Amino acid sequence: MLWNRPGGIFAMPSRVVKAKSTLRSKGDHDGNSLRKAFYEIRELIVHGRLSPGAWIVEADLARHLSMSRTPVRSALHWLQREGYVIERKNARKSRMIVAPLTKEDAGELYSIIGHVEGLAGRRTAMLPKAQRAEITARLKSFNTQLRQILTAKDSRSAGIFDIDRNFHHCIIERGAGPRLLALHKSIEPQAERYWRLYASSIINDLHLSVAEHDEIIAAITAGDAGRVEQGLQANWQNGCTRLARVIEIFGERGSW
Amino acid sequence: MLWNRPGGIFAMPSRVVKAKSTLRSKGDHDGNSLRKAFYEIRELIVHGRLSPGAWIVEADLARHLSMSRTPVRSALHWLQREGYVIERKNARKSRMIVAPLTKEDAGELYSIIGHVEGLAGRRTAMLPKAQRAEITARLKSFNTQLRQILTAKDSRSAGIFDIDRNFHHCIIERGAGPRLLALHKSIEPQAERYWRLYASSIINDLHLSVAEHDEIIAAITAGDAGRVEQGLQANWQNGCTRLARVIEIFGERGSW
DNA sequence: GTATGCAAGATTGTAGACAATCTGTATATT
DNA sequence: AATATACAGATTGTCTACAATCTTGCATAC
Repeated sequence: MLWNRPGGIFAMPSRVVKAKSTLRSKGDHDGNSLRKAFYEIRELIVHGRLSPGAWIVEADLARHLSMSRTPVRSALHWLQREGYVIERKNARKSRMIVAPLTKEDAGELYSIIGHVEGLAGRRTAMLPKAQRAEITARLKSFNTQLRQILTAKDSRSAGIFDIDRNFHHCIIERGAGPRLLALHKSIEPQAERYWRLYASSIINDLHLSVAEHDEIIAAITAGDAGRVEQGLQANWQNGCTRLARVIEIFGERGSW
Repeated sequence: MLWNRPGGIFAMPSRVVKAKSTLRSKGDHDGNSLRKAFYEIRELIVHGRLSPGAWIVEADLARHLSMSRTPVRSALHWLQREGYVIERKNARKSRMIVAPLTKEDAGELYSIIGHVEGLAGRRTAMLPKAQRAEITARLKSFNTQLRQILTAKDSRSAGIFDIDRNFHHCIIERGAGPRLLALHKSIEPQAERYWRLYASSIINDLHLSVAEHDEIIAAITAGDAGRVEQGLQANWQNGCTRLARVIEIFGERGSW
């Protein structure tokens, strides 16, 4: 199907939106493979399907995602830049491996995200009262859900991650500008990775986190920026402490 | 599906380093074009050679850097991810433009970097006294240099940026872990971009910044973490205010 | 048995080709 | 002349090829 080559004698109904039936000769060009690759690989990492420390081979991933190496490669560079993947340099070439999970890294990561959220939360606390009320209503709902799981001893913990994430997102989204939001979006999944892979830490101490959430909600209601910031930082700080204990027991992963 | 290769590390049988004389048939493969592209393009942006709002064409940059589009493209994705470049989406395709400079963005950016440095500075303040002394010695030297430029009315302001950057780096490098350091390295040049492109704001109010630096040095000497954090945040916050005035006068760039 | 060196396979980094899409302009139609 | 249409150039997104390099396994020598 020659579109515009010098001898374009092919009278094509010009602007007609091509039906999806168009035969694509190469790949599945939805014009967005890179993004797809990025999110899919990130999910593989966050969910532990790609183990910490595992050695990444571009071609394998490309096959898995049914696309060529090019977008996969770019996606890996993003992931590297954001810390999901690290580079084992060897002179010229680089080997990519899934970033290991270490106690030290967790400490730094949690500290950073605590401050990022704190900064956003500070601004959330300064919103007009009406908006804050709307937010706290949602937050309370999330926290209630967590409590239910808690009392039900519902071992189907899959939902916990999502609920907690929603709780935090709900606060961040309002207070953060585009930059801070982007930053949060790039960091948060890495904290989530620790969560998921050391799930037991969260499950057992969930009630503590829920209580901390209550404090945060109260602070937002009061419109006390400093207290909100403190609350969020504390929530992460404590989460880190709890996590550290579990890492101590089960060992770090992917670092040898 | 085998995701994990048993990653074993074996002592490398000391292999002979190949002579560099190898003939390279294609391009200049130093195995690292991507990095080169990233840093060069970033510098073009930070220094204003690529104007805010300017429309980026991959092929042009590739020609300029004498390499193919592939590494340039990846580099642009990094830059996009970090906010130097933004994407004007149009259905499938995306146009990349150099991120514009706006007062709002500057506000958020400076706020973020202030907090990032504050977090790192907090840890720097908690280092043993001997190390802190070494650091403050250097810091004082930088600040002295700034004062000299100030009194000399030396219009050769080129050095100012570097000296100030060194001042801050000197603090951050010690306190920050690898993650925070990487974050800082990715954000700081963007603040520097505002600096350079609205240079007049800095030059005129340099004495204020220098005074703030003194306070930071004193705080580090005292080992007062909170005060260091405050000082750094204030330095950026005030810088932002000064910058905002200049932007108000000269207008935003690249946003229409 | 251990160390050294070579060869084959695996993997990465870059280039270049091609397809798909967008945009502007010249042309036709009224 | 104003508007719609078609074409050509420009640009992006993806793929494939190929060279450089690294790893691994094996054969050989000590």
